[in-house]
Amino acid sequence: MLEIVNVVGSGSLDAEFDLERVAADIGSIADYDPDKYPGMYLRFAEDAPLITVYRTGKYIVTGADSEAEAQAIRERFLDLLADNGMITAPDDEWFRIQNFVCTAELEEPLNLNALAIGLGLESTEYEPEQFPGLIYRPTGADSVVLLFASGRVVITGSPNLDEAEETFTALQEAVTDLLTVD
DNA sequence: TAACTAGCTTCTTATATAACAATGCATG
DNA sequence: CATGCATTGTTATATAAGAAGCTAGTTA
Repeated sequence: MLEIVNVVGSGSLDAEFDLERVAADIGSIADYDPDKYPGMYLRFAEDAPLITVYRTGKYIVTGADSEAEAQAIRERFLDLLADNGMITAPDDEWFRIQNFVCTAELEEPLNLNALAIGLGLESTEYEPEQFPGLIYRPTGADSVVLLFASGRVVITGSPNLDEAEETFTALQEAVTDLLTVD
């Protein structure tokens, strides 16, 4: 079973922003420091997802734990802009989820050295002195998997939930096969 | 020398290691 | 009161994606 821990989405508004002015108008929920980074950060509450807004009208939502939450934050953001007269047509834009980050549990300890060979050295990277997880890039998938000795797994880079689920299912089967072989 | 490309910055999130800093508590 | 050990806390390491803007390097 997958648990979504982070959702990243991006959209584009048909408008140019003077971020200095926008940040001043919006107030304390906005954080803009162009010397540090060209984007303006916007967070509705302390633990709420982060919206990064750019001069060009493009924006990113990060830190949501479901697609619905990302969409809800996006709508709240558009309402805020509309209420302040910063945009006129809140609907003529696209918004798409770009990355789902999920965690899952294989429910048994993993021998990462054996798994690096079993899954294929050409599609895995395992350097425990650099990072304790094994990095697995299944061929033909956008998703990248991080496997840990505890049996916990992180699946990231998935453009949709179906792919994340398929990646995990395929991984479960591959791991099961490898365990029954030896 | 200009134009282009590639790589880095910022942020989010789980995962797990080591290395370090800072503090708590006990013993001499 | 000082020293030693333990615990807690922070940072680094790595992964993906979006974005703008800067720098460094290559090429014509």
